[in-house]
Amino acid sequence: MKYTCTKDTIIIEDTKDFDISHILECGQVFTYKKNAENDYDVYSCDQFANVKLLDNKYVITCTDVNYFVNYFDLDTDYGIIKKNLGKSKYIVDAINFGHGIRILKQNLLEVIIGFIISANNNIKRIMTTMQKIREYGEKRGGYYAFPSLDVLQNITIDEFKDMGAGYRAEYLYDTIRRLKKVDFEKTYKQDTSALKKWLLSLKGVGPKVADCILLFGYGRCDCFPVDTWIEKVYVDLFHKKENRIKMSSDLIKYFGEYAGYAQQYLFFYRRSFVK
DNA sequence: TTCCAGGCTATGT
DNA sequence: ACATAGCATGGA
Repeated sequence: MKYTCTKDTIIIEDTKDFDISHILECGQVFTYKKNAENDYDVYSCDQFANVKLLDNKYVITCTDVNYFVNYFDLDTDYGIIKKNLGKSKYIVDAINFGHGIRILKQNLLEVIIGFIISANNNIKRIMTTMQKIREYGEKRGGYYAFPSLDVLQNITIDEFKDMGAGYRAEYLYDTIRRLKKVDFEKTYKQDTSALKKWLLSLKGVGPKVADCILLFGYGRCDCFPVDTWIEKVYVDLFHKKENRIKMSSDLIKYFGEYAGYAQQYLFFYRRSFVK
């Protein structure tokens, strides 16, 4: 994808494969704020970006240009991915609907915390809880950096509950202590199945949340999280119901190496049907 | 009031 | 290995 950078801005002129509302509202990320149509603030780790559409160009004003070139995955060609996936009317419709989706290179810790909170929850409250957790982090001018594990470790179960985490509060409390014991750098080197096994051993992480962490936190694009919306997609495609593990493996077989991208287009598309 | 939200844990078979 | 109750919380 073509883009140009200055010291603190990235300009994207070709917006065929970049639409900020698609990117942020397709369910992969809970750490942003909508200011207006096509005007969003994005928080990741200790970084901040404002993304705004001006004269049909996206202007990303940010704390670190290199960080956000990587974060928005600007060097990946989504034309190739879309072409590879577009083998039936259903997915082609989904891709056309969410043509501007990109899978973000998110901060792993935020993904783990965010998706533990996401279980049997709604996106609005997940985002509110994540923002409240962020406020335990270091203040950087107008925003907060996401708190480190050492800071997260000082948050009590009751405090997590007060932030709206509900019964997931103790999962967070427990998992934060487990995460203190691992070297994140080493986990990146593990293959997907070993990584999944470890993720499933964390409190509050089941098959679906593990797949989300693999896809959004580790960039393992051959994973296919199955939630309530993807269940509906599966029924649309295969005219039957199975358990979520089976649905996930069927969908990976169906879509192949770029299954994770398909998952995002399909989730965003299917969720738009009802309101 | 009941159902649902990007499900998971614990328990029972 | 598979099925299901119970779980916090707020909005529809």
